[in-house]
Amino acid sequence: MVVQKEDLGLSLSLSFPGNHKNIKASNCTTSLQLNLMPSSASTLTSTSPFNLFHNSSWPETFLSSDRSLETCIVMEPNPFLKGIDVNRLPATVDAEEEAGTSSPNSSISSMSGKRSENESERASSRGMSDEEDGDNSRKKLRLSKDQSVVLEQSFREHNTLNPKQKLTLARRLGLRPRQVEVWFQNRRARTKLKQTEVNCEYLKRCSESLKKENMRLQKEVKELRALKLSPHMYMHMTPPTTLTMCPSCERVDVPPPPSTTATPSTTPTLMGLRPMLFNPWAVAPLPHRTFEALVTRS
DNA sequence: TGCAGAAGACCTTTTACGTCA
DNA sequence: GATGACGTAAAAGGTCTTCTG
Repeated sequence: MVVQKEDLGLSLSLSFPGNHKNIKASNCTTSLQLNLMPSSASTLTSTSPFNLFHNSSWPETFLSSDRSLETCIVMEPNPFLKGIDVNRLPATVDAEEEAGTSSPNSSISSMSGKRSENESERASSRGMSDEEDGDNSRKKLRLSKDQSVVLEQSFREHNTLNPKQKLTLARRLGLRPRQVEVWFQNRRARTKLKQTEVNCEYLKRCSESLKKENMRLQKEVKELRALKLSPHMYMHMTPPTTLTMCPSCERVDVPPPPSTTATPSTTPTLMGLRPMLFNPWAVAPLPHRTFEALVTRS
């Protein structure tokens, strides 16, 4: 079983100016959050892209039916992992790793004395003194498919790992915790890159739509100005006094065209303008046109 | 209470290796 | 077999947050 790229749930938020570090904790209102869930990939191009703003956040997105994945990891070892292709089986898990910690930050307060130990582990795991390899050259080791599958599953569950989860996963996969950590870092980077590409494409489309809308409105303004400069044209227009106003919404009703059989193409228009859905004299505020409406208009 | 420093987590960028056409 | 493109594991260097004295 191999997880294809198309199967991967992808999601990240694109936040503007602020601090990118705040993304995770963000209830940042300026964040653009899109989901690339496999089954709904087509909806990205569908009518209402702004629905994506309301999509669920990471945890919600990836909390699938196997919400208890981590429990499963601990409780039942996967059969297919028995014959796993371990690139480098860690001889033992470091003592300090065995100690395990809970959450990144809360663990610090409860075990401040372990900092130096953790740091040394971190340093060694960065290859500064990787005695397991013998030499200092970085060995690029491809993860097996099974390992990738498990990592992907775990990533869907949480896109970040606390030390305990990292340890558990590393032990389960026969990898070093540092490798798991790196894999998650790279995975997050890939996800973000992918999402950025999608966002870019989407914003391009928004831009195109807005350009068209802008051009259309400018044309309308031009025509209305021309109309204003030729008062005799008013003679051909329905006087405002004949209009009826809805008492509830205060919108002015536009009388139907003389001929009910007239097709839109034969409907008389003013100076070639397309029929207006609202009366220019109406005092009532224009209906709020959402950005979504603008985008989906064209 | 405010501050400086340490430690850790995470991000972005770069490097280097494995795979494939 | 050599080569270049591509994907990705790993590392480097930076920022930010939290904690401690």
